[in-house]
Amino acid sequence: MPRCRRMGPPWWEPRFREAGFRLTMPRQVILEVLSNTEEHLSAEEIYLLIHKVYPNIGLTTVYRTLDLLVDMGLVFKFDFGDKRARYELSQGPASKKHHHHLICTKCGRIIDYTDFIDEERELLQRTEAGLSEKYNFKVTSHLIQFYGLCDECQE
Amino acid sequence: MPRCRRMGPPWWEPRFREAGFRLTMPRQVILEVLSNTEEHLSAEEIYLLIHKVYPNIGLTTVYRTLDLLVDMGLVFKFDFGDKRARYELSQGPASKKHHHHLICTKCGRIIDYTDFIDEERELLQRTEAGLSEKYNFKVTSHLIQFYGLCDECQE
DNA sequence: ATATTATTGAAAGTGATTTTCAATAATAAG
DNA sequence: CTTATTATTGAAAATCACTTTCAATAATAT
Ligand SMILES: [Mn+2]
Ligand SMILES: [Mn+2]
Ligand SMILES: [Zn+2]
Ligand SMILES: [Zn+2]
Repeated sequence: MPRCRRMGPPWWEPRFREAGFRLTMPRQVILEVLSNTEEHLSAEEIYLLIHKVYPNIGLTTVYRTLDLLVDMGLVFKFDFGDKRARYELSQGPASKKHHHHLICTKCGRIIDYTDFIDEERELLQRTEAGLSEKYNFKVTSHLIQFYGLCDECQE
Repeated sequence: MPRCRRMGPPWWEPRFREAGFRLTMPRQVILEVLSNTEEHLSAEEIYLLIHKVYPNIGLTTVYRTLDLLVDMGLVFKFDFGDKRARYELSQGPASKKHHHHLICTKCGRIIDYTDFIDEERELLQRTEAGLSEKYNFKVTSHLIQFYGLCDECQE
């Protein structure tokens, strides 16, 4: 599965060097999997995907690596209400812009949307400024999710 | 702890009658606890609070009751990133308005804020309408949280 | 009073995630 | 090129919030 369609070194390589972490095979493989999917994979799903090609990489390492990647800011970790955490590259060569999620509460489908992000960003900016002033709370990130029924689940 | 400061029957009583559920002692006690706290309690915290006065109410019942209350719409269930779910009355006699949360990623403090809710509501309305049109996704609820550092945690 | 149904709690089970720890790989030092 | 130092790994065991099971009890209907 981990198909490589670039030629140069991947964008995360310098991040590892700067941080002083070793860019090992399991780490590369996991990043490749995340680069080449549109889905929001769970740790176990990632493990199963890479296990077919690299049967020696353990589930523990997948969990540990994902934690590391989240800490480094390369990956976002989400809770979409099924019991497992789900992961997504925080940036990418293509199409991976800042976006939020629609979550179908019936079938679990996740839809990325980037619409209204601009107006949203403006409101968020004002809100964050106001919160900073009123509560002296320094916002570093936000989470916005919409729950409801997807196209197919409204009978 | 479950102090009662009203005289008439609590607002959730008709909700139980309408739904055909029995308003038993454990359920009343749990609702009282939630009415009289400003915090966002976990199931176990609720259990420990009521256990001092009602040692016969089990943790299982607390979990089950909270599930029921969430299903009935009387209680909101949140994930603030510590591993346990946290609960909050969805409405109340006083001060419990629609609000969102600031989460300090260092100390875990949760701050309710209602500021900017109006402008926010307007944006959400437009966003939901747009999402409905573009993805035919019917929004039923949303989640907005800000993460960052609280007053005391910015050294 | 008796049958029916809802609620409860102790104990056992679940399942995603973590921890432990000894083995191995990568880098630094000599 | 050794050898010491440090980082990374994976199997197995542990954790821990939450769920399930099931027999007992309480509430309501007949
Ligand atoms: Mn996404
Ligand atoms: Mn709140
Ligand atoms: Zn759906
Ligand atoms: Zn803080």
